[in-house]
Amino acid sequence: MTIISVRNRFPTSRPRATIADVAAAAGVSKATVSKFFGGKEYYVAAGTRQRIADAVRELDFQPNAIAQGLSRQRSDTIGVVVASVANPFYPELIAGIEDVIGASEYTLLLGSSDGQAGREARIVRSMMQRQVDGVIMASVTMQDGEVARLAESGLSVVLASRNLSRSLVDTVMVDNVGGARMAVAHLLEHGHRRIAHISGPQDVVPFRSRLTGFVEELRDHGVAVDADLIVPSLTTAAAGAVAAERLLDLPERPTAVFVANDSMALGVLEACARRGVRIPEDLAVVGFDGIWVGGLPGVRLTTVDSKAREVGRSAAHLLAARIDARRSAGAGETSPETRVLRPELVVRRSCGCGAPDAPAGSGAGP
Amino acid sequence: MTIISVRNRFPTSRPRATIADVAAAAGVSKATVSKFFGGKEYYVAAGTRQRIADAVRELDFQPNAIAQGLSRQRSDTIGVVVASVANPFYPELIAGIEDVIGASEYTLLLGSSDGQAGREARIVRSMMQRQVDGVIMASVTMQDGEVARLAESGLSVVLASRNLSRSLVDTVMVDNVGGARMAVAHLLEHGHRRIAHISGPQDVVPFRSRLTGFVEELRDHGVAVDADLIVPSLTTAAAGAVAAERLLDLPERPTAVFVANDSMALGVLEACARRGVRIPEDLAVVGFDGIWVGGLPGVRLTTVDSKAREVGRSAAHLLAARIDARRSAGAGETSPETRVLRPELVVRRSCGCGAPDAPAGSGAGP
DNA sequence: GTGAAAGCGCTAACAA
DNA sequence: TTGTTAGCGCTTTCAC
Repeated sequence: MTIISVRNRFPTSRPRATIADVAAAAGVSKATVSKFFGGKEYYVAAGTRQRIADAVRELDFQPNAIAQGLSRQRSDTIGVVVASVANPFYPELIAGIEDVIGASEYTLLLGSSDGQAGREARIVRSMMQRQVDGVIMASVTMQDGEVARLAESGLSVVLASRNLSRSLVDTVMVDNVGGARMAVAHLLEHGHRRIAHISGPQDVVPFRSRLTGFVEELRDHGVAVDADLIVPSLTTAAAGAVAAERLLDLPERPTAVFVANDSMALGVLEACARRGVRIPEDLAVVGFDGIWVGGLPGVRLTTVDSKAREVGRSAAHLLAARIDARRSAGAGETSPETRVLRPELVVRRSCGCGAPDAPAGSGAGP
Repeated sequence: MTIISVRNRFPTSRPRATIADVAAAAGVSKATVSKFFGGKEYYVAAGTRQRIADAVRELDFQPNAIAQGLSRQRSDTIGVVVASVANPFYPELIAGIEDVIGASEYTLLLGSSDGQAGREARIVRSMMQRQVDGVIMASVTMQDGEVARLAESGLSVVLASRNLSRSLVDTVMVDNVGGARMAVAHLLEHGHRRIAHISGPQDVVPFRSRLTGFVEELRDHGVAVDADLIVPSLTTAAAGAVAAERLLDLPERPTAVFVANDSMALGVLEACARRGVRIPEDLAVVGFDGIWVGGLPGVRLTTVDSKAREVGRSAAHLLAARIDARRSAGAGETSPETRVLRPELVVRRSCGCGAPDAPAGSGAGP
């Protein structure tokens, strides 16, 4: 690390102007200035308004959101908890949230939990202390009870993409069982009978559901479920690769594998590449999530799209509605709502389909 | 979108406990409770401390960070502005920031600017109003002057990965000219002479630098620079694909291309896949950034690693130091510091090297 | 060791 | 239409 260059100096800056400064400069009271900003400009005379506007510009006044928040008992901030921004699934979810929240006056407070219940709790607590108006949890590793307690404490909580075993708080997600069944059904259609499953952490409900779907679909087709072919894994690509090796080392290899998320599936591809196992000839692979990376030319991962962006949007709407309701209707009784979106099978090459070279996904920004 | 399920009801929750409640419950004054939390536990007697601790637990008291902030004149929050979380480059940068900030008491306020100067300004303003203690801008599309004014206004600002044409504020980045030269030099070594460049938006300094490096390296090797082979592009994969088509449509095609960032490079691969242009036989490709996706089995993009994570870490350290300095030393004079990291050429397959199938990158989380 | 009191910057009745 | 007066919940002298 090289240190280069040294140029001009930061000037000693005067403290930020407050509403009192503006009031003084405009020759009015603080209350009037406050009204000026309150949107209700109707209540302040044109002349006054002009003087205030001048003073504001003159002093470069910016209302202190912290003070506003304290006084108004709201922060116009919503918290978003994800497991890891490094997994492309979450950015897509976040983009969805921003689609709807970006237009409003809310700001996002983001926290990465790394999928650890402990960090999750710490993040949420910190958000509560910061008086967020609500929270969207896209990573729930916590116990049902803890989450429920959160909601009961008066915080508006919406779970996005991950649900609890019982429906205790508002939730938006895809039908994980159904999605898994679609994946397995497709593999069965390709003629596979020895189908493995790399499953995610079983303390996370959606991963349990995907496993359930896997098992059910096989059963429904009269295919015996071989326990050796179900290998649990952490959710990272690296872990997925390890799981894949386990499978490849089996005396009787599977001919196809349904992987519980795309990150792990990428790890599987990696492991196969290392071992010279051809996809899909030697091993057909289907993932789950629909991250854009899967659509890249050399990747072409067949997957179940879990509609991250839509889930994000829907969750944001739901949360906004909850916050509004809570504010107007007082702390009335409400029942938690669960929205279940339909996932979609995205057929590409890794399953054995001779998919055309369709365009890849997004990947914006410099 | 289906609506399912309806279960128990949110209980009418009582308002959060305040420090006054705790004080009352413990039979002490608010001041004492405050001291109890102030870390200076030394000043409160063991017995008192115990009673306060009990009351806190009893009431499930959580200090209101907003009120604290107002009183202490700091928010323990730092703002991070990125262009887009969808570009894997930024998550890596953010991870670096979290590496150092996560351990501290700071919380991140995140804003996505979409690479638009207008949104950028709006985001920063909103952050200032929220009294962030400092800001890391990983997306700077703003004019030099605007950024300088920000810094002058008393806000601690650190630019990460993007610099300004003049060094007006603290900055951490890689040597973009040097990085570009490495890429081009490598292509030249492969024997290419007709090398194209897909350049990013030229109002963004690092992209200008990469173009400069491209031109300089060619010149130094006595290779004429063909203006037709330099095509500007937006930074997305889609835009990169379009730029690639332009190149492929040229009467005399280039045999290699240096792409100013990896996202665009992925677009190039996409376009080539569509047109049946083989990489690297028909067209060698080198990108810039080092996003993990480039390491995937079917991708194997040769690129210049711009050390996103390290840049993030360094920027966070620098910012923290600035904030501390500002607080203790008062608003003394300081000179902006620029840290320039050395980029690194990551040789994979797209440049024509028969690179071994090395492991892919991260991609954590479920 | 502990408490009383005066803010931090803004909003929200209620008067005027 | 504008100003007065209390707070919002916490910290911070400065006495006791």
